[in-house]
Amino acid sequence: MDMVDPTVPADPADPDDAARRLRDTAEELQLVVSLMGRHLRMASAGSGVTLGQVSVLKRLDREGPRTITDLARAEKVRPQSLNATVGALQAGGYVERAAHPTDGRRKVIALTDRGRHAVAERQEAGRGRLADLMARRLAPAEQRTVAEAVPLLRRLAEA
Amino acid sequence: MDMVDPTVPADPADPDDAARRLRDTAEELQLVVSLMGRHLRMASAGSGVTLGQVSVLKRLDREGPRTITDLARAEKVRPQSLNATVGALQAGGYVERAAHPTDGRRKVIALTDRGRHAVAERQEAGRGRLADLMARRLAPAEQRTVAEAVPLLRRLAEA
DNA sequence: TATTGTTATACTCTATAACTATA
DNA sequence: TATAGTTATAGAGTATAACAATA
Repeated sequence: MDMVDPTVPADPADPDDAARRLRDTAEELQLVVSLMGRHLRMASAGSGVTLGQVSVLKRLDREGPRTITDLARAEKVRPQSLNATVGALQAGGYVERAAHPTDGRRKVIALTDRGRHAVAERQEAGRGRLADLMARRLAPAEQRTVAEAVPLLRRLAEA
Repeated sequence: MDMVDPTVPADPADPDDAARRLRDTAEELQLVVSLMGRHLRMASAGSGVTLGQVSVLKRLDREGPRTITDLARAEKVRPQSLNATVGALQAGGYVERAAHPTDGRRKVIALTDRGRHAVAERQEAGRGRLADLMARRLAPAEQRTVAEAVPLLRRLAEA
């Protein structure tokens, strides 16, 4: 099988080792994301807004009103899927659709006062559970490592 | 609104600041996990096995045969949900159910040769896309940060 | 013609509820 | 009674296909 003896420690300077470690990290990262996603979905179930919806609300808060197509591209879903998300948010009174000033095909999605309030409130509450978990289960240095990694993960997720 | 002036830089020693940063990290981590999950699901669609299924296969490979209830607990899903996952894996020929030696209620789920082969193959291939992305979009030091963070994220996901 | 938004429909994953068999 | 597994059913989220309106 041409296996490397696992008792020989990895040489950090060996480019083959580096590539293998990168693949291992990638594989493990995928599984962790999958596991964590199930966790978070369950934890935030029944809170009124799903994570996908929050992601859209925060984006609108950050970037201002956007069209369905823009939002779908940013959120990495199809416009039809995002249309459903926006439909749910609109039904909850968090966003509204308005006509585009110059292009009659487009609709502009914007936060309502209630939507803005929801974003601010969520920011304030910190969505408790995961923050608590980090405080309890990670040492300060580990918390910093995670804090450094998160923007890198976002870069990967948006690529 | 009692807002802190955002132009004043955060004091790393201020415990309130630390708590706020932790909440911000937690909130952002949730959204990134959600976004990344969509990404990965889409990327691995049609590959035959889903991420949740791979997670079970790898666990069986690592820990040996397990019952449905054990697997469900480890994977943070209900036994009924895991039963469906195992059903799909069994239909694909990756696992088999056998009677428990002493407890007639239990069934023991074990990898087939095909299942073991699939795990090894996946290990080998490194599931390309994300590893490529990390290699292209992250500097070596950033790759190390992510590699350090992944086990911490697993700790959070399994808590 | 191409683009934007929408409706209709289906599939995957996970949940709850209810049942059977065994301990 | 309690536990392990299963079946049936429902809901959330996302996909594809098809269509109308507008550029």
